[in-house]
Amino acid sequence: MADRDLTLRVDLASDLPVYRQIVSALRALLVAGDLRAGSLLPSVRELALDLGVHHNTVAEAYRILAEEGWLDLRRRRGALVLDRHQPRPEPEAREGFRRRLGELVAEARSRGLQNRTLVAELRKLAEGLNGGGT
Amino acid sequence: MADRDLTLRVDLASDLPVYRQIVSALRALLVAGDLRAGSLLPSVRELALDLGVHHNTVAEAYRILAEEGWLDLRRRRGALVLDRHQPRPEPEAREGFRRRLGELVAEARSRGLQNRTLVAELRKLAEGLNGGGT
DNA sequence: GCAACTGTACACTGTACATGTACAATATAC
DNA sequence: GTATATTGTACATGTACAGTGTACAGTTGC
Repeated sequence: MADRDLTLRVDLASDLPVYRQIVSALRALLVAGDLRAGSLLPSVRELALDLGVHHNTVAEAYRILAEEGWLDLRRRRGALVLDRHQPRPEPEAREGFRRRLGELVAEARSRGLQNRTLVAELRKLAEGLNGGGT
Repeated sequence: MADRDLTLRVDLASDLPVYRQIVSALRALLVAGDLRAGSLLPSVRELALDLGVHHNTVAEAYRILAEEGWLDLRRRRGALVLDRHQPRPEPEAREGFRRRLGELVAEARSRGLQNRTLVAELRKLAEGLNGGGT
């Protein structure tokens, strides 16, 4: 049994694989602190049933997060959230982020979103991060 | 022959398919206005040789951008950049952008990038967009 | 020890990516 | 006008990956 109910959604029609969507969504919660160290995630079967996918798909997502140091997986107990030390960033990490950010914005503009909308979202997120420390 | 030399790079080791990397990179140039209407992109074989991939891979990328309305493809003439009308954004576009933006930041933080670094990048991009009109 | 529940391993199927190859269309040279 | 070169396109193929079905292994609680 998990400590809390997660509100995750996956898009089966998306071009991104489901297990990667799960990883992204969970990591966002972990980074934001919505999932604190000591919490237990739902079991692979529980979450799989909730999302409508196979439990091995969820297990793959858990395994990736465990490799990244976010989770500790053990049979019968479940997925425990760890307090993860911040790794040293790679040299190219920043420019890689900048490039992907630019591409994300380009795609959004290509979908018709206005510049001022994007600017508002970017600034709002920046504000939120700024108050979050580190 | 193309009007200009493109500076694109693809990462064959990436988990993202090459044709999608090409789409993202070209779309970023198109949205930014670095590729103006009336320009001719390099031929599929030219660009493929430059990137070290098969010309059909580049063709697939061109085809996607053509479907989005960015390019007009014709045999023997090449890929012509169109002046694309801004489509009406879908209702979920904004929250979809917000979610993906959040996940991108989460992944960056997970890689060790500091909050202030991310804030700086977000604000810099917002500044750039703000001056760009629309 | 038994039972129930956990994550894990592995074979299997469908699908997507990238390619090799051949073809169709068209601008250019003559 | 015709030949030719160069363009984008169509399609079959090899390969790898995503997702699933099924069975197994480990751990907790009785």
